[in-house]
Amino acid sequence: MTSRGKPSRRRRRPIQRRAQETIDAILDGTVRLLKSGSRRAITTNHIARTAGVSIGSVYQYFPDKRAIFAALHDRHVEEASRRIDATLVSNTGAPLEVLLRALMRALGEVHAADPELYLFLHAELPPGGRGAHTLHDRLRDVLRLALAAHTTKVGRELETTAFVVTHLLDALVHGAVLHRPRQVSLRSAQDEFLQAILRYLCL
Amino acid sequence: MTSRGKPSRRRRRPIQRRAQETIDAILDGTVRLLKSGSRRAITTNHIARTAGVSIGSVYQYFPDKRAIFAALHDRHVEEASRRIDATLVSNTGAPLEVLLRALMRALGEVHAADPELYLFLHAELPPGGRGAHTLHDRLRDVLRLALAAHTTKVGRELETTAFVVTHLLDALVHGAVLHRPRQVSLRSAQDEFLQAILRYLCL
Amino acid sequence: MTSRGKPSRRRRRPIQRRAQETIDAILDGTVRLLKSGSRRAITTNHIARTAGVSIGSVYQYFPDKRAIFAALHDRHVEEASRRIDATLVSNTGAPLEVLLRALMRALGEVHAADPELYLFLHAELPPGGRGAHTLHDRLRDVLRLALAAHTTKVGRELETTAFVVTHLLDALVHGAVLHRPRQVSLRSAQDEFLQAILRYLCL
Amino acid sequence: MTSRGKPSRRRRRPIQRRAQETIDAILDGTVRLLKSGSRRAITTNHIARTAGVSIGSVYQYFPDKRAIFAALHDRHVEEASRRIDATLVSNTGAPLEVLLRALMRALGEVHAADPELYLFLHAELPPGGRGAHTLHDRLRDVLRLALAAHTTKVGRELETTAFVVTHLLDALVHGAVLHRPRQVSLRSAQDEFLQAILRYLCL
DNA sequence: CATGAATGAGTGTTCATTCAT
DNA sequence: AATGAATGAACACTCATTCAT
Repeated sequence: MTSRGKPSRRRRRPIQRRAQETIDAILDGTVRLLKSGSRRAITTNHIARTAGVSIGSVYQYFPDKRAIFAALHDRHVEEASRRIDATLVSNTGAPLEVLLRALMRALGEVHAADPELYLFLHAELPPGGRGAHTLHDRLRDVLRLALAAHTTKVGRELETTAFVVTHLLDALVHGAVLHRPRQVSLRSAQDEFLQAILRYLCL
Repeated sequence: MTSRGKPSRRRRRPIQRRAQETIDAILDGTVRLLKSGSRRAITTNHIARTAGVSIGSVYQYFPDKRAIFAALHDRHVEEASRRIDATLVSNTGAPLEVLLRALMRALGEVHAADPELYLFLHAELPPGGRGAHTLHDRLRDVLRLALAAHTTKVGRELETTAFVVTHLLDALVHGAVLHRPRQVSLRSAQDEFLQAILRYLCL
Repeated sequence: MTSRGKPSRRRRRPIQRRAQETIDAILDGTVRLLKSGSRRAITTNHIARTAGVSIGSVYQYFPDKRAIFAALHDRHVEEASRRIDATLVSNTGAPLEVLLRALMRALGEVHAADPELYLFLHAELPPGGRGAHTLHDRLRDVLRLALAAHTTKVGRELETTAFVVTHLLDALVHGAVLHRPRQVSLRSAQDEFLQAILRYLCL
Repeated sequence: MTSRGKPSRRRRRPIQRRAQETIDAILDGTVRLLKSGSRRAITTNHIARTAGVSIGSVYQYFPDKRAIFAALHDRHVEEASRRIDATLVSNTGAPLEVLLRALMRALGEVHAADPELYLFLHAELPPGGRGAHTLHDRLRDVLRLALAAHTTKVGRELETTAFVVTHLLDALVHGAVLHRPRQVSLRSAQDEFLQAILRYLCL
């Protein structure tokens, strides 16, 4: 019914693009809702209205409510991963300290954009939410690589160190963004936390 | 049972004891429900049934559902505070390292008892939930005191160090309990994390 | 257990008096609650608290909630009846006009004391609430008597006239109290309404 | 009726028609429930079931239970207003007596359709329910006009007379419908009450 | 594909009433 | 008799989800 004449390959793209636009509108609407505070209002119908689409369209693209949050989470994981990779690439050959500082800054930026959003996602998502692990694991992989390159640690010791540093980074990134007293700047909190990591590594 | 022997002083007590028992039953029932996994099942009626009281009794003591979680949170804060104080007292005069290790163990125990419960409470409670801050502040006060006694730091530097160590402790306690890979024991994770703190303090 | 020795007839009165006091406290508390506006708050527990007695005591004297309203209604009917009788007695031999004016004034006073209370009772009470009829019937009896004494009407005509005048009186008493515009005094509204009745009677 | 011929302008209508049908179903269902006696059964779920719609639909159109009653009240006020206006129009130039009789008949019919419904609404609705006043005021406006046209009354006297007649009409319409003894027909009760009004006006 | 009216199981909460003390 | 903690049926209302248009 849509076409007639040539099946028109040209058409497909626009359709998919529209779909992606709708999906993005839904996710962005959800973020907007979340940022606007009112925890109570996060209903599928509100999300639809905020996104400017019909509730039916929401269910066209997401099997249920949780899937929206999962997609949001994935978006976050993807961006963080991209930032981690980019940081790694652009710091090839740099001293470990520089890399670590860059990682902390990069991750900090990702979270600073919307701290409570990710807190919410963390709370809302399934206990076995895969995304979190993925991000954590990726970060550890990167750190293991970096530590192997810059230190003499190997085997079990390398493993342990990578694990600890991953946690330090992760926890302190969140701490710096979410819990720092207002008179402390994000930058200086991160610097101080970085000190802790460097000292742990005896650098 | 009612009479016989000394009519004695007992008598107003029942009124308050009964009430406290009911309140405890509700809180304990809620914890049981939370631990049993099924997030879906956390309804006021389920809580009442699990607690072995009627739904009416729940609302006799809690103005609404959230108040139950808030009370649970308070209970947690109180216990943690007690543990912190007790740890401080029983380590008077001990080296800083010993105190820090003891604190990490104590707080670890408090959280290990029911990790996801406190995760849930954290997610469920009002943004401005006071309890969290209280606990954090208390920990920082204790650490500021300890650092003042064991180091030469003063003023701004003391403040900053106390802040960082507080966060390290807090974040790592949670990390050790919640995110440690299964082949790592709680104890060794804590020891490793403690190393990070000690090195940060250049001890 | 209470007594011992003479069963003491003296005792009974006080006990009954206490009971009557409690009953009055409950009824008065209910009235207070009703006058204080908030329709939502009219629960048995609120009534008990307002009356200064325990909820258990309320149920000692009233089988259920409705019985409280019924008792209130009865109190109202009794007072109104007493006023009607008294008015009749103190106007023996007076012209019909004087009697009617006195009746309107008397009934007006009874309702003016608490207009919305009786509106509430009217709405709340059982469809077949006997009290209303009783009061209405009593008023009609009185009017029939008065009309028989002052006019030449008899039989069916007397009956009809009594019926209409009863309704005029009743409706206008309420109208004067409840719906009169604020710039019209109760007294002048009643006088004007009385005119209507007198003219109907061709007096 | 649905289709065929011009595809034409129909189309947005379904959205509104469906909605209006649902609203009417809810209101009619409520009336049915109310008439069926059992005051206890007037729950939102019962209303929905009786109306043949889901409870969700009820709340799609009414913010809360009271709003249903308010809408019912409005419907009543609207119909009564329409009847008043129509009566006025179709009695232009007629003697005052004829107009008054027609008004009493018209209003009587409106109430006779469902006497206890309007009693219930009156009891249930907010103290400051605007509708009632509106209706009362409208009736008074009409009567003021009619009296000005048929009598020599002006100014304050006209005002007072309009006020009294309005009340007489209103109260007696209700009285005739609700309280007339069963051996008296509605018609004759109204005629008798009309006499009272006419005599008050010295007609 | 989009729409949004409709659905209804399920939720938090109230409140008349009972009963152990 | 008095108390008030406890009860639980019943209620108003929400919101994820479906489906006719």
